[in-house]
Amino acid sequence: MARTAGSHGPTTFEAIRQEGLRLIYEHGYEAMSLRQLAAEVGIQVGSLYNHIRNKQDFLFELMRAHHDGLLGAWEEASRAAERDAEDPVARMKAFVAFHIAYHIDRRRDVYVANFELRSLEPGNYAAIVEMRRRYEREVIGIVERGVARGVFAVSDPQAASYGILAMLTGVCTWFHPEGRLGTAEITELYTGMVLKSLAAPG
Amino acid sequence: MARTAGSHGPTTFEAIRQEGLRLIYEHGYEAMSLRQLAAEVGIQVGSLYNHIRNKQDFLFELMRAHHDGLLGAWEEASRAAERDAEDPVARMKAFVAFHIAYHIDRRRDVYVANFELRSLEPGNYAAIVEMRRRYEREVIGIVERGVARGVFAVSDPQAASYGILAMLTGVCTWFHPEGRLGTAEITELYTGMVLKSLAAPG
Amino acid sequence: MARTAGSHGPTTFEAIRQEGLRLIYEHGYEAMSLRQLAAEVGIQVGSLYNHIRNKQDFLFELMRAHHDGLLGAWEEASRAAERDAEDPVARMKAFVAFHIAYHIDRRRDVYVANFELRSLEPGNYAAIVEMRRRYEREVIGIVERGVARGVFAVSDPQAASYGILAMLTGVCTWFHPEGRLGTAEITELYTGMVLKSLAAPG
Amino acid sequence: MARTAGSHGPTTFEAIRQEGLRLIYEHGYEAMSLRQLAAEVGIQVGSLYNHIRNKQDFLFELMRAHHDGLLGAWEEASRAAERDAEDPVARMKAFVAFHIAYHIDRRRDVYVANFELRSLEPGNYAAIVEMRRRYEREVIGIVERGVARGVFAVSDPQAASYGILAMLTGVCTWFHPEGRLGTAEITELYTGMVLKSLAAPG
DNA sequence: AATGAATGAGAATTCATTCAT
DNA sequence: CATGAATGAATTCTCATTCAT
Repeated sequence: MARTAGSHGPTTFEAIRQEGLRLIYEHGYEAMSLRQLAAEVGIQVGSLYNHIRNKQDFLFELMRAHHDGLLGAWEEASRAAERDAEDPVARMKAFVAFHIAYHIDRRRDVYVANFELRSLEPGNYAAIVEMRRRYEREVIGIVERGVARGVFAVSDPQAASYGILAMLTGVCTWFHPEGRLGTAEITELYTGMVLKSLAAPG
Repeated sequence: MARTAGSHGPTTFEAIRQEGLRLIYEHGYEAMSLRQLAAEVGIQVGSLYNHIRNKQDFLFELMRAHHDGLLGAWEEASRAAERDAEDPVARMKAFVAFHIAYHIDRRRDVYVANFELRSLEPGNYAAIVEMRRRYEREVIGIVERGVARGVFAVSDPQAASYGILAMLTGVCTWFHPEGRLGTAEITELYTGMVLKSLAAPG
Repeated sequence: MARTAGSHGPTTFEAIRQEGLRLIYEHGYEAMSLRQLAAEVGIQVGSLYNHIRNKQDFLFELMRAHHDGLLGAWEEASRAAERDAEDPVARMKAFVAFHIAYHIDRRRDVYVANFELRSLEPGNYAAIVEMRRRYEREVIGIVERGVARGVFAVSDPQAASYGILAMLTGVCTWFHPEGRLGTAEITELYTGMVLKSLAAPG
Repeated sequence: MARTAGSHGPTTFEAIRQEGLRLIYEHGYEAMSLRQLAAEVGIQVGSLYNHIRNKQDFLFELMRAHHDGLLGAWEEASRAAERDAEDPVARMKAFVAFHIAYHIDRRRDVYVANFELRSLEPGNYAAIVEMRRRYEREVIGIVERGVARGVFAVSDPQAASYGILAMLTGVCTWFHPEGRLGTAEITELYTGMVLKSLAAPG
């Protein structure tokens, strides 16, 4: 919603960030025009350039910030459960719970960060993909350790991890706050499915 | 001056379809310009309009055709395995194999059909979503029957199905023809994971 | 209205002429596209060129034909009343009646012929303007003779004639077949006004 | 690169208005391209949109402004001659003088406002026609009062008024500043003709 | 004659970006 | 820090016209 006039300071940037996120989420990066964004924020197009370098850089910043936050949050969550470090099942449980909770709360960021990769210029693309890879490595690591210990049984930990991530992240696509299922129910369901899907027989 | 170069006759549309699919896959619908498309096909921009009604309609046709083909192919595949109709495990196996095979062969169509939904105008959007829903209903139906018969155990067949579909469709994102894993390996891995994830204990 | 298919022969041209006239009348020459015209006639654009040389020439032909008909019809009407040749009042009466009748019956032709002059290329423009001038000369001639004989009194026969012509031709703008006034009433009213407006005192 | 040449500030719109008027007058609304207009003004095409909403709206504004000015000017002129309010002959004299003077000075506006009606979209069309009707009502009112008082004698005041207006407005079509007749002569001639054409016998 | 597919130019409009004020 | 006006390139789409079939 537009602010009446002359919004200023750090607030303005935050408004731009939020409206931008929403617009990209709803229409896509290419389809969002800076005029639209400026109008939403309640300033003139030219004024945007006091807060962003340019459109591409704005997108990159959104994505970088998201992945930064994601990696940081997981690091923290994972350190908090340090004593589980050696138990792949416990770690996977923690990961599923973390991933779903974090993603459901930031559905728009997630959508943008995952589906606007192709709108990034090569340099920016590489940087974001690298961050994403680091996050994926976390899951793959858990699966690999599980396999090594004989508690998990999958022929290809990497492909298995991709599948799990797709399943979990997909929640952002269909989750609805007023829907039948809340975060708790979804987490329980998916935790069960993920663990079963990886489980070694016996 | 009339036609001196470029594509010809009914072939032209097929060329447009293929190049269009590729360009949308690579850059996104909004980012693909008809100039680009025409150039790839080797005709003038204006000539495109002898074959498509407009850009939006072109996208819609691509997506409609994809879902049409998908539904038809599954119907056929599912009819071919008629004697499994009563066995949810067998049916799910068949579905996973079908879905992966069909999708891996049409990665670009799939990508476009799934990720350009937001580029559709409301009417077209509704039509495509409805087709997608019909396909999803197939999986949900299998899961529900499995649960009813006690061979599957999940608290919410619909959410479980969404997860499975996300996992399977996600293959399109990372599959590479020259990659480590072929269709057979992926199918085996994911069939196992899916069936285990649904399985009732015991 | 479109004819079903393959309309042919001299009929086709007549259909083009009529639909063209209507479209130009309603939307203007520039605003009428040949695609529209072809669709209205029920043929493809390309086929138009079997009947017209090009768009500009088509307009010119419409206008030339109209003025041709107009001059011919007046010549005939004026010859029919040969014995009035010497009486300016009688001649003007005849002219008003003729002009209104002829124009009301061909409102669209008139509109096009008068208001699309600026759409003509220089050469065509000159030709049409010349035809129009010949027609105007007829009125001016009547007024001049009337002034010479003392039955009319206006300071400038040419300007007076332009005024009379504007008044009479203007009928095409507001006349409606189902309107309050019919051709007879209008003719009577305007004949009276024209003769009074020119009349010498006494 | 930002502004390096061309027009500036609030002056720019006035330049657009004038060049636009001229171009529409000379070539017609449909035939005038915004490229042309921008070139005449000395700015880029895109810059036009800092001053107009779109082409159609620009035309509408021109016409609205004209009719606004016309109605306002007549109101004032008619108020100035208040003591004549009761004398239809004096009022008609005043009207003819006003109409000719105002129109001769604004030939282009008049032409555009009267002959581009068909280029207006329905809503805009209705608005302009309504303004025109208000102006016409003024003349019709004078004629009606004259008839009521027995100084004018015409069978249909409305049709008579349309005729008078066509005659007077037609001046814009043939008037030339360097021509044989000046505003004064034309006004005298047409005032005489109009009053005679309406006059009751005796 | 009619068709359908082509051309190349041009239409209105929108875009990201710049910059003097 | 915001504005308003500018740029120049790009957008989708339409146009009159041509011509092999």
